[in-house]
Amino acid sequence: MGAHDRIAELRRVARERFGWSDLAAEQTEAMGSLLEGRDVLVVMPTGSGKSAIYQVPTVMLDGPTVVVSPLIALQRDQVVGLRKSAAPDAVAVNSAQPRSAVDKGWRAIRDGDAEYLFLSPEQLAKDSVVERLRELNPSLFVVDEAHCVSAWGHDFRPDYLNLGEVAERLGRPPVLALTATAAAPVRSDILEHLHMREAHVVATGTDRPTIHLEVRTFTDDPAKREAVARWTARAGAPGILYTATRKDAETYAERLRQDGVDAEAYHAGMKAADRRRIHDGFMEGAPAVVVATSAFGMGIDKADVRFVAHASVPEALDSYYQEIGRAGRDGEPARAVLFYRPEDLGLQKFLTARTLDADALRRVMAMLRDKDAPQSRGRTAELCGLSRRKTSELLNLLEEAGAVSVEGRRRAVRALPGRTVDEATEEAARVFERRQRVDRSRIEMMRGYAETPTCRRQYLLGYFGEQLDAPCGRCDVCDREDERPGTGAGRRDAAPPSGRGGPYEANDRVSHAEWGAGTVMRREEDRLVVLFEQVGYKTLSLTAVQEGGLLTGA
DNA sequence: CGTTAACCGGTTAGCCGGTTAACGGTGCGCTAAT
Repeated sequence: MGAHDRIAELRRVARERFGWSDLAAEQTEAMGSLLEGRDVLVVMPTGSGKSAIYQVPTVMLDGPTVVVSPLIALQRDQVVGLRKSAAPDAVAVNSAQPRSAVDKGWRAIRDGDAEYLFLSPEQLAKDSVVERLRELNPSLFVVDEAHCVSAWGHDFRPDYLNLGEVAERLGRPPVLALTATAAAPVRSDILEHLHMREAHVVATGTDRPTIHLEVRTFTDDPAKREAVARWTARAGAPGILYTATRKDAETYAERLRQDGVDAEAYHAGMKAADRRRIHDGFMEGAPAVVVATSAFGMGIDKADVRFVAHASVPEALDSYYQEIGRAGRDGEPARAVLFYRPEDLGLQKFLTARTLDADALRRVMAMLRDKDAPQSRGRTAELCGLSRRKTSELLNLLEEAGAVSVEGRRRAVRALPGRTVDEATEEAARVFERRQRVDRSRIEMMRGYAETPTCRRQYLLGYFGEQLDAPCGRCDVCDREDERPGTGAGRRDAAPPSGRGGPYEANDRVSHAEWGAGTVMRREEDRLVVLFEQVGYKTLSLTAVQEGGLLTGA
């Protein structure tokens, strides 16, 4: 079948089975690559039809599609959505369902009564699940919300990092990774850990032009709290107020209720039933305002959210953009306001700080060196007296350090020859430290956004590797420029500071004597933001770079 | 990293200033008690 016929066929299936009268060029491009057997990474805003990219080709391929989804609630919604349509049925396999429902789901997939199987990464960490799946010859391996690989895989949910191995054990069907936003380090994490090969990257612009960006800066904590409460009470609902702690979510919600706002708190410490009630209620319009920690987010596809405010900075622009991206999906104007106090970054430093248990790392490595035969992950945990999760985390580090390999159909772990236990643990510790440095630099980029004297949208998009050639005119910095007679328009018409023609441009590869190799992310009039592989994001003075010869082309 | 509540010593107040310890986010899957 030629490319033209294939697209016609995709359109026909989309229309007849899903009721979609049209497909965007990016969608058919990604679908076409999958049908050719290629891996595809899709970066497209929520609401632009990412799910369609695997749903339609599945109908044209033999064998079920495996979809890795991070939350059980999300799996449930997706299954319900597919059951309502004329498309093939879907099932989910997870711990929230009774055993009988799980068995029924497996049967439906085996008999071809269902074509989509939704699972968490933790399910795929079980040999029995992978074996069962392998016998069904899946035709696609999809990782939804793929930024979770990078955001959660390294510590919180280590099974995310083993999905690449899982895909191989399943006979290596084409891998599709889907996410709404992914900065450069997140993309490379996804490509690396999902073992994607020569992946076709389909990315539409991440900009959401109708969201107005604003930062309000405070030095005094009580003053900031008062301002947050007052602003939120007067802002046009529906809206979301994000807080850094559960306690803050509760206290702000209580304060807003006293001020007559229909507000509810939401965080992971609440009962599941309450969380669901508030989640569903917000979708329907009551409560009008949810005051939440980062637990509130994925799966909220509500069109008319008018504001997303942050009572405190999150740990990176990645999360910030995910969170404000929940505003204004109907295309109508919406606001993103960050209430910023530099001291609040301290909490984020604490929350992202990890300590490496060097002793446990050494024990794992020494044990593997002692064994002739590869060991399963479970057995490794047992022999070293560690939890399965911690063992996974340490093995992931050792694997990235090239000290262990994973092999065989059971994917057992084996120490690679040629290195002493000391050398291996030191290398793994270096991998760990590099990640810590990059995480800290991401916090600094968050600070940079809050403190930038230039257009916020240019800064934000630059972080995601996109150039906006002129100031946006829809952020607080641009608003202030406009208020100064004679400067506003002139500034915007001026030559773009990040434009072509200078010595350094976005995506240029450079090298620094101390920090090593990196990529230019963004150029301002007098500053350069470079993402270094070993130390993360650094902002350099362009003058110093040029006069001091700090960078060389790489 | 920064905030807060609890504590302590000094003198002998129903207190003040200083030190210290505790706390802070995201979900899966499983088990045990009801």
